[in-house]
Amino acid sequence: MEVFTDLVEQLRRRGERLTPQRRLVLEILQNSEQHLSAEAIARAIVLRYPNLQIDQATIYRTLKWLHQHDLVSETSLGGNHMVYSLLSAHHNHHHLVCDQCHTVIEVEPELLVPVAAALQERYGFQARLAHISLFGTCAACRLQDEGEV
Amino acid sequence: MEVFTDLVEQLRRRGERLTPQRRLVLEILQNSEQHLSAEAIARAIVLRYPNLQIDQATIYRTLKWLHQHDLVSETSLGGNHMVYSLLSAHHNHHHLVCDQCHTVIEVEPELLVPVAAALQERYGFQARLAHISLFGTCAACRLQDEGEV
DNA sequence: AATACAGCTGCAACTATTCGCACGAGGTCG
DNA sequence: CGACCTCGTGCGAATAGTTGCAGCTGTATT
Ligand SMILES: [Mn+2]
Ligand SMILES: [Mn+2]
Ligand SMILES: [Zn+2]
Ligand SMILES: [Zn+2]
Repeated sequence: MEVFTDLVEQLRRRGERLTPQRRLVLEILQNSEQHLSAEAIARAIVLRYPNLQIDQATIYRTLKWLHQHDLVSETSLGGNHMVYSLLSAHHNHHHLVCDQCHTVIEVEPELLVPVAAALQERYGFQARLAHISLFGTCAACRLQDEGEV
Repeated sequence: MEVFTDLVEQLRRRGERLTPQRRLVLEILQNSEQHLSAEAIARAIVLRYPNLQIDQATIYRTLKWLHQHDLVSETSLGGNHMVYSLLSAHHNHHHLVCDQCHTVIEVEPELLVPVAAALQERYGFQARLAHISLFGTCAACRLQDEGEV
């Protein structure tokens, strides 16, 4: 939890509140190296603190809040649920998701830096382009498609 | 409906079927200049053909199918539903969506061409980057945020 | 025109996520 | 420390979108 002391202080100065529920979600994300779904986070909380309870709506609201404040990424990998992870070095990449075979390719974050810069310059728009997904067709599936035409 | 004769033929050659339901959805999208939600499409169908019926699941499946075949875009504008439109000149742009004030800025499609090219070249990945949204904070909201820190 | 079968469709149940509301609890000020 | 106000939480209901399944239909073949 100590890693976030400064971030938490920053939020507090903005008038944001740090509740036990928010600490809990933050702690679970901190201790995971992977993307987690909201449901996985709920399960992890119950597993670690069997006597605590936290509502699913609160988990979603907390994740949205963390995302809004650039502490957490909210990413679709093509499945029917979002996945969440701390914005840390471990998750410093983007995803190419194949619509057909659902393969996920991780790509270097630098790829979108020029786009972000252009948006900032031309529109003053600060794009949230960390740990996102781009969808399409992977090389293998495209070859297969061509063969069928 | 005639605009799509060749596309439809292409799909048919691939073994895809053109059912009345699919024609219907295509027709509604064709006659709209705007983005439409699945529900709006359903309403438009009922309005035009009051005696016909079409299941919502079929509409969703049809839209996904059209999207898969690059005839239709499926886009989030930050609301709680997706919007759909034909991939035509009228919708030849991307969107910058402000997470805070929900403003949508339309930007030139060329912005993402270099990204698509890089993905194609380095990974053989054919990204589906037509009429998509990028999320973040608009200029006005960012100024306001800075003032509050 | 009849056959055959893969691929659609309708239906109803199901999932992930959101929302309204009444109550509870962080943070601030004195 | 206690009051106050604002914001967060739990709860239950609502929403958008998905899925399994059994029956139907577009399309190719004859
Ligand atoms: Mn990742
Ligand atoms: Mn648009
Ligand atoms: Zn693939
Ligand atoms: Zn804004």
